[in-house]
Amino acid sequence: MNKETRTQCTRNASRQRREQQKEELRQAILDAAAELLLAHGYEGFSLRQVAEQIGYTPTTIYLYFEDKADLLFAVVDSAYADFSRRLQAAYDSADDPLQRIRVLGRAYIDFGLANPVVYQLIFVQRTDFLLTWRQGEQQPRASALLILLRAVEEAQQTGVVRPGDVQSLGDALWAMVHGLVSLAIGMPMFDAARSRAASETALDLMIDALRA
Amino acid sequence: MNKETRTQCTRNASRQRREQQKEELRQAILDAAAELLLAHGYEGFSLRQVAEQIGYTPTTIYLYFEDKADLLFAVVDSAYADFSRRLQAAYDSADDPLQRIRVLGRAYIDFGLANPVVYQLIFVQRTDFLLTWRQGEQQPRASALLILLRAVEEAQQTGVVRPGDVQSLGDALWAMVHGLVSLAIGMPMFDAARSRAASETALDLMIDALRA
DNA sequence: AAACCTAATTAACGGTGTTAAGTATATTCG
DNA sequence: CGAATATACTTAACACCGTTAATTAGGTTT
Repeated sequence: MNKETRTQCTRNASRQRREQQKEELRQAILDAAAELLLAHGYEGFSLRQVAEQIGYTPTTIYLYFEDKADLLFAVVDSAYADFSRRLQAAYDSADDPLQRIRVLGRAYIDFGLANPVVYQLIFVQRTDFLLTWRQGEQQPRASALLILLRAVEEAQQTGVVRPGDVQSLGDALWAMVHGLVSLAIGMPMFDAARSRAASETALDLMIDALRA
Repeated sequence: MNKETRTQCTRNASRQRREQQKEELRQAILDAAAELLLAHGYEGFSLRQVAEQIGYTPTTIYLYFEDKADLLFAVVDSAYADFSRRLQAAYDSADDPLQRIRVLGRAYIDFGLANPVVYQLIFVQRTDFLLTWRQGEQQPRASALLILLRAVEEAQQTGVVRPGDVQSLGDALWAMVHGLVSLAIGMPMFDAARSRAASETALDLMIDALRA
């Protein structure tokens, strides 16, 4: 091993180490941001608090994220992937087309109730996130909801669901579950029991109504 | 007419004039606030802009309203009264219990689509306003929604609506219309045509599902 | 050892809601 | 009529916020 290759190696190693440290700080920012977002909600979330939490100046965050929106987008990224995965799992879990719609709706509602802050952020306060996408992603995040449409369409084709404009039927289904989650999350008078009862009733009504 | 009564009169007159001026400025603040709220939305609404609009310092507003929330509450007060009135009118406009529910839902949706900023403020961003009430009001604003419950309950008693927990059925109905308005208002991909189509479909589904 | 690059900082700008202290005007009283 | 007082409004300030430009400190490369 000659001199040149050795210096080459150490150079690579040091660069790698630096990049890893950078990645670690980026992750630390993400973790702190996620924690503070959950703790204080969207309205009470501030970059300065994130900076203080990790022991850096606020401006440092701008070396790792474009701006506040970019950081928030990254924070809810994993949560959104989880949401998408759960919908897919629900879709796969049922064979009966009508039951599949019900399970999908239930999965949607369950996610919203289990992750109120993230749900509110994505589907209420920053709906622009749904149509935004990063480099490396081909589809906007809203495309995860296409699975609802597909379930309705397939159920319609097998004849178990009433005919009609698929988009409108899908929108109605989306409105139903979104409305349920929004009320349950946002309205102080909706406690867990009332939310659960309303969800059950609403899903029953929806499935009954869709039936051909 | 002796001296004392005359001074008494002028005193009262001047006080009345002062109070009227005060009332006028209060109204000017309200008007400016309403205009700016509609123009910039809840997030972009600021007391300093209101102050500049009426040609006063921001602190002056605090002589007429407790704080920002108090001003906003007052701003949407008339809009909420209008909302309440429209629901009542819809209720009164139909005789058939099932049709009454449909008309109520339509009135709810129409109000939301016609007043997106106000709807968003009351039912999304500041849901605490629904449970807050001023002196002189016996009921919180959310009580206007009890008319939905009543319509469901009466339709149920006449046998045209399926049996079941009234509150849950009412909540499901509320969730449906609230979800529709929320999506139509908040989601960029919902244009007027799509919102209208989804509303029609959803109302059809809802009425069908409620039917005994 | 000097030059360079990079990560982080400091300082600042313009904005927000809100409070305390001060001022000027109009009203009341002796 | 002049002095005291009450009222309406302003000024100044505090503590935040997101964001940008200029600057410093430290490690890497030459």
